[in-house]
Amino acid sequence: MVKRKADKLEGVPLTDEPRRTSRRISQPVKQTEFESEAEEPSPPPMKKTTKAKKAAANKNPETSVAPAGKMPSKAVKATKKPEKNGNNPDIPTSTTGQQFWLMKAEPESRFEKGHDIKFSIDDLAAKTIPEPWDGIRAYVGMFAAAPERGNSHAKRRTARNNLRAMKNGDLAFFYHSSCKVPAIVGIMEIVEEHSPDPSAYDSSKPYFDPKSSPDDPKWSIVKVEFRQKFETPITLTQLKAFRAEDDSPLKNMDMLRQTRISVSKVSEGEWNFLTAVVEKNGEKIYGR
DNA sequence: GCCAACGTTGGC
DNA sequence: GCCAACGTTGGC
Repeated sequence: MVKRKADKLEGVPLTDEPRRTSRRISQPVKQTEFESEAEEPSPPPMKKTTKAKKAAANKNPETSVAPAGKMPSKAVKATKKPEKNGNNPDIPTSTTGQQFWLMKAEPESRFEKGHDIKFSIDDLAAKTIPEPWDGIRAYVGMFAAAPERGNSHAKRRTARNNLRAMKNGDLAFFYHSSCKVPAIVGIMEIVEEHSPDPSAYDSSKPYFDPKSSPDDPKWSIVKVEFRQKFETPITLTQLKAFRAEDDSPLKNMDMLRQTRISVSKVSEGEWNFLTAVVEKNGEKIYGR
């Protein structure tokens, strides 16, 4: 499953302090053990009216690297401790602690519960505030679906658990899935670590989950910002061809081994290999 | 539209 | 806690 964009949360006011501005109802927030590090739930979604703004910002989607003003992320890069999370213990994290990820979204229209979940790299590029990566749900989140079943499930690599392992400053490939040319199309940066996913609480939303509530959130979001769109995407076909080569750095790439996971880890070696492919096309890579 | 892979459920 | 059956994903 991929990022679900049916929820328009982008109207949420952007403040540097974690969202606690205008919660509609002062619900007591009981964090689950999984959410204990998370901040309070986001304020309720506010409807977005910035189609025009989006179009304007989108007029140059070929821009290969984010504007200079956006480049210095507020994220701190070098101070993270190594991830001890079990989501992929066989893949070492980099020496700086920075991690790499791959997140899928569907760039072509598809409707769920009457909402178009389409979300492309251009849609992300048009955002002016950090974008909540929401709608990560079951089928890739057994841990959340059945935490009471004990910890035999806890070590599974799930999209949600990967979301929760993300740190500010981590970079992620943006992957277009369920479309004509599935491909890695760009880079985004994690700018806000996980917090409860409010799109689970609203029964009119496609990602409503009756088991999740503000008192007991089951699902998480992170927030991301656009960093780069590749002029030449790396297609799934290429990924598979690379993997087939002898001693390929992509031999164990999560997203190729476990195609159904919507948020997967990318090792440092995989990241370096793939960004080098893009560099060979003459493109600069964000963060280099 | 097909179907392989694998997450999820529920019986035991 | 195991595991078979079911459901979904996602590429083709």
